Order: sequence, then structure tokens, then C-alpha cells
Amino acid sequence: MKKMSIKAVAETLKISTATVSYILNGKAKEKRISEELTKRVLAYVEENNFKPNHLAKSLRTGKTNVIGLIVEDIADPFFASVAGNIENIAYENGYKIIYSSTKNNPVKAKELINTFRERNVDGYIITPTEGLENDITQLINSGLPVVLFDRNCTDIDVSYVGMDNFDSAYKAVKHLISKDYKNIALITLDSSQAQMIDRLLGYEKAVYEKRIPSIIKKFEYSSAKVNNITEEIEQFLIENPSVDALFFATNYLAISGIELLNRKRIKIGKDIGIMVFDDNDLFRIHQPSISAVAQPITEMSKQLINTLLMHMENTDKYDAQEYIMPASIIIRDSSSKEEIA
Amino acid sequence: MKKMSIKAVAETLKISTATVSYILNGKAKEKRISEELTKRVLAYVEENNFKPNHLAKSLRTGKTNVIGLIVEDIADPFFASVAGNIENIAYENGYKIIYSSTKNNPVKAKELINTFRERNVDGYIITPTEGLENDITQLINSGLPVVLFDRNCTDIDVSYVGMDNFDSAYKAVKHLISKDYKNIALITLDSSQAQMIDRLLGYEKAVYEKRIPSIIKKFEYSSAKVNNITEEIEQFLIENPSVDALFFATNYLAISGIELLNRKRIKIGKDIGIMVFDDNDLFRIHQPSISAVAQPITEMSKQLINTLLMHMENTDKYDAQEYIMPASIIIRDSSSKEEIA
DNA sequence: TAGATTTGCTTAATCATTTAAGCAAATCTA
DNA sequence: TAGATTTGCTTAAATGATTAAGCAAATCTA
Repeated sequence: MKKMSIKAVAETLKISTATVSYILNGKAKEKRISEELTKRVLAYVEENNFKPNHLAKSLRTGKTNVIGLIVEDIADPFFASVAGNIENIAYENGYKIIYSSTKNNPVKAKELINTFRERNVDGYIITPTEGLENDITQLINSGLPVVLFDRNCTDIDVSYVGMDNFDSAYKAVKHLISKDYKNIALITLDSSQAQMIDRLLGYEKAVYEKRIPSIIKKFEYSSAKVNNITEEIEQFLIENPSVDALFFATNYLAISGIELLNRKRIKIGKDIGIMVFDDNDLFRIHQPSISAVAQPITEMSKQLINTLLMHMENTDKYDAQEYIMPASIIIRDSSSKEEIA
Repeated sequence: MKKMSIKAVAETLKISTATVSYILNGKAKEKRISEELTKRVLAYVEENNFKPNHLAKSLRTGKTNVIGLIVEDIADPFFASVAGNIENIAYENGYKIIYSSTKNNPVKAKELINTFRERNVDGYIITPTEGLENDITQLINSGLPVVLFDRNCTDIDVSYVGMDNFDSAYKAVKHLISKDYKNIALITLDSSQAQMIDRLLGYEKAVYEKRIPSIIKKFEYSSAKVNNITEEIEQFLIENPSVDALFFATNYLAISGIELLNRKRIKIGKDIGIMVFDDNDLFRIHQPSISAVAQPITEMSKQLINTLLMHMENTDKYDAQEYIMPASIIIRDSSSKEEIA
């Protein structure tokens, strides 16, 4: 099977490449190609299963039909889930997705944006690291469609899909308070990212309102130190013996924390209340089950890809849109003081 | 900032595009371009941050520097983890990755292979569905680099990276037997995929050897029915009251199973032994913790991408290679009859 | 029936590269 | 010093599409 091209097709049918191109792009009528010829060409193309070369097309039109997905870590279940969810809609619309992980490293994030630009991706979905404002602004100024998610860059006018971190943190803590926990500690990251700050503020609003103490443990935001999370939480609990509930601001802090509590035979729910940001199979199955703030992943993903598609259709003006979706607080055993059978 | 091209660079420097191209591709010496001019061009390019258009390059050379990753489901933690692991090495070698999920649907899998072909990806990493042999053979016959993983197509000569399903199933069941479980049921899928058959054979070898009964529950392989896994397992346990241990051939069957056991207050480890294929945070953290056969994800991913890179460097002959990596059996509480505190 | 309009295409430039082939000028060789 | 070789580039074709502009032939109009 020799390689086919529009030129080859045109030659065999003894017509010009322009004609073939117009027909294949559905412009036959517009270009007044006779119906008879149109049919003949389409039949031939169908029969020989000819597909125009995508690279040549992209080179000429400047469109690659590729979306660049830049997340913190594709291996993280949350981001993987988003990747899976956006894939369907993207493919349905003729787009493929190329992914990459920043590992929360601003230098890497900048590089990724650049390589994606070099690759001429048509649109960007980004979970920004800190200090990425300029690069994102540049994309937008160059007329490129961008949607941020999970974490926002509040100081630039860019589309964003995320959830209401402030309100859901507030509600989650209020729930713990309603279950009679009185010394609720927030275990979080020392990060200036908007979503982390919102979670902290939501926590503080709830504890201030009820005049209970604000107890906060901040972890340094560096993946290198992941290993001693357990030790640090242990130390923290020793230093703060009054703490009777833990509100984890991220999934992986919670996993380490739960591991520690189990090891120390501290009874989750009874001895200590637990609430976690981001749900996970683990929390549902765990005995006792773990209460969590669940992000509406499916809805967020849909909104994400649809917003991007919208931007890609209207590249003339960038009309930034924000979608802050509500989370749901899933109440399970870990935030109830009753004895668990 | 107007758009730059090799042509534009050549014009400003008053030289030909060929010269610029040779220099940018490191062929200056080979093409006898003077060192002085080479330096001048490189300096100019550096200063103006010029990057040659990737599309034009790809069109001309036929190389896109893109790898196509076709997995069952990118949202699955196992595949997401592989995606994350191969990303590093791929990017280090100048390759980007475009992913897609077959959802185990052969029709979709075929379509994906075709769209990836149309996109001129340079290499394929595939977890094949059933009935994909022809399509994969075609890729190889067209001189395209392919590596399969997780599940093999035994009847074609193609590179494969996976783990020793037979041996690890055998060892896992032997472990259960050693812990004095005597009626070990295999909970698996009704699939003709090699890895599923191997797991079953490993199970059977172990039970036949010890002359204990072979009890097998096969689920229909269709994602549509996922919802009633729990009910079916419940039914199965009622029909087979003698069963004292469950060996789950896949992760998600296990999750449903564990959920059921917890709900029915059946004490894992004590009342019933559990062993699972594919480890997961969940199993480590669960109380009691769940024994699992852990795939060597990092090593497999490395082997996977390196094998593909090897094929991409030697496109003249396809020299199929198989890597069957050993799994490790992680023994936890769920396969011990001792009372758990 | 002559001029205008429409029909149904084609011509050729363009997108931004790569690379085989070519060609003066400079240098070497004998 | 004439011929051969080397140096240091350039020319131009090719990759495979899209699309504005053009152009005969057919049809319409008055």
C-alpha cells in the first residue's frame, strides 16, 4: 500500500488537488463542485480509506487539534480522574490530549508551557504553580485559549473552574463542631496558593464563630519531605494533647495521618475526629470510614473542557469565566463520637 | 513580536535557509559551515529565542516526537501511575505523550490506534483489548514501534512488559494456604486475556497441589455491570458457605468485596482471609490492612518506555523483546487468622 | 445575439521546514 | 601553474495540505 495524498487522489481521478480538498472539507457546495464529482471523490476516498495528512493540515491551518493538559501530577487519583473525564468530550470534539506534570515546580511548569507552545497546542488546561501569572498572561495575550483549574491565579483575568474551598472548609469544620469536637486542628500546607488559603480561612471562620481555638499545623510544601509527614504529625499531637479532631487540607496528608493514628491505636471517630479534603475510595472503605469533602469531579471536568472548547471556538476575544462549584461534605464514621461496632 | 521562521532568520543574517537549518540541527561541521558563521547564527537564534516550527519539521521528517499511550482507563490508579512514571523519561528524551482510554472496548481501541496513526505518533504503548492482534500486527508491519504492557497478545511477535501473573498468583495462594485457609475462592473476570488466564492457572496450580477445592467466581467483563458486583459476591458467599478466603484477581473487584465484608461485619483476616491483585494505598491503610500482590510499577514503566525508545531508535528491524517482571506479595493483616487488636 | 452572469472547476502561492545536489572561490598537489 | 580537491556556502525540490484568485465553458438576459 503506497502512501496516499490529496495529490495522488487528484491525479488518479484526473482532477485538481483543490477540488479534492474542498470536497473533503465539506466545502463542495460553497465552491460549486458538482454533486456528481463530489460523490465520485468521496466514494474513492472512502473505498481507499484515505485520510489527509494531519501534519500538513496543521502546518497550513495552524490548528493541531491537540489540547495541552498541565497538572500537578498525573499519577494523583484526583488529576487522573479529571484526565479520564475530559478525555471523552475532547475526543468527541476531535481533540487529543497531551499531558504533563509540573510536580508543583514553577520552573518545570514554565518549561511545559513553552514546549506546548512550540507544539502548537490549540488550548491549555492548567493547574498553575506559584509564580506562573506572567506565562499565563502571555498565553492569553497571544490569543491562546486557557482554562485554569483546581487552583486559581486571582490576580489575572483568566477562566477558572474549581470548587468553593472556603465554604466547604467552613461547612466541614462546622460539622465537626456540631459533633462536639472542641479542639479541631487544621493540618495543611504552608502554601500561598489560593485554594489552600481559602481552606484555611474557611476553617478559621468556623472556629472563630464558635470561639474554639484555632490550631494549625503547616507542612512545608516540598515533595522531598513527604517521608516525615507521619513523624511530624506524631510530634504535633504530642505537643497538642488537647486536640480531639483533625481536619486535613489535602488527601496525602490525611493518608499519612490516618496511617499514624492506626499505628498508634488511636480510635478514629471516638478518640479523634477526622475530616479530609478530597474523597477517595480509601476513605469510603476504611474501617471506620472517613468523612470527606468531595470535589464534584465529573461536573468540574465537564465544565473545564466545555469552557476550553468555548474559548477555542471564539479565539477573537478572550472572555474569562469563573465556575466555582460546590463540594459535598460526605459524613462518615470518622466524624462521629459514637462507638463503631 | 512578529512570527519568526528559519527563512526570516536567514534573511536578516543574509544567508540561506539551508545554512540556518544545518546549524540548528547540529550539522554545521558535517556540512562545512564555518565556525564563525555557526556562532553568529546560534547567537542570533539564542538572543531572539527562536524555535523552529515543529509542525513543518514533522511534516518534512515524518517524526512527531509524540508517543501514543493507549490504556484501559487513564483514571485507574495503576494506569495513571504508569502514565506518571513514563512521562519523565519520555520528556527527557524529547517526547510528549498523548493518552487515551479504551475502556476495554475493542472497537474504541481500534479507532484509537487509527487516530494515533493519522496523527503520526512515533511509537505506541498499548494495553490491548481482546481482538486487537491484527491492528497491532499492522502497526509492526508498517515499521512502527509498539510495546504492549499489562496484558500480552501471545500469538504475535511483539514487545511486551508485564509481570509474572502465573507465578505471583501461585505464590499468593500458597501464602493463604500456609495460613491455614482451606477453601480459597478466586474472584475473577470471565476474560480470555492472557493475564487473567495466568492468574487463574496460578491459583489452580496452588490449590491442586494441596488438594484443596478450586472455587471460582467469574464476573462478566463489562463495565456496565460494575454496580452489582457487591450483590453477586454476597450471593456467591451464601451459596458457598465453606469459603474461608477470597483471592481477588483485580483491584476493583476487591474494593467492592471488601466493602461488602465490612458491611456484613464479616471480620477480615479472622472470619475470612483476603488477598488482592494490585496494591493500592487503600489496602495499606485499611483496618485490618489487606494483603496484596504488588506490581513493580516503577520498574515496569521504566522498562516500558526504554523498550519503546529502543524500538524508535532502530526502526529498520523490529526486534521483539519480552520482560516479565516479578511481583512482590505484600503480606498484611487480611491473610492472617490472628485476632487484630 | 452580444454581453453579463453563473457554473465548475484549476492554478499557484503558501505554511516552515529538510536535504540532495550544485557551484564558485580558495587551497592543495605535483 | 594547471588540474584536483576542499571549503563554504546556496539553490531548489520536496513534505502534503489549504485557499485566494483566475479562467474557460455554459447559461442567462435583454
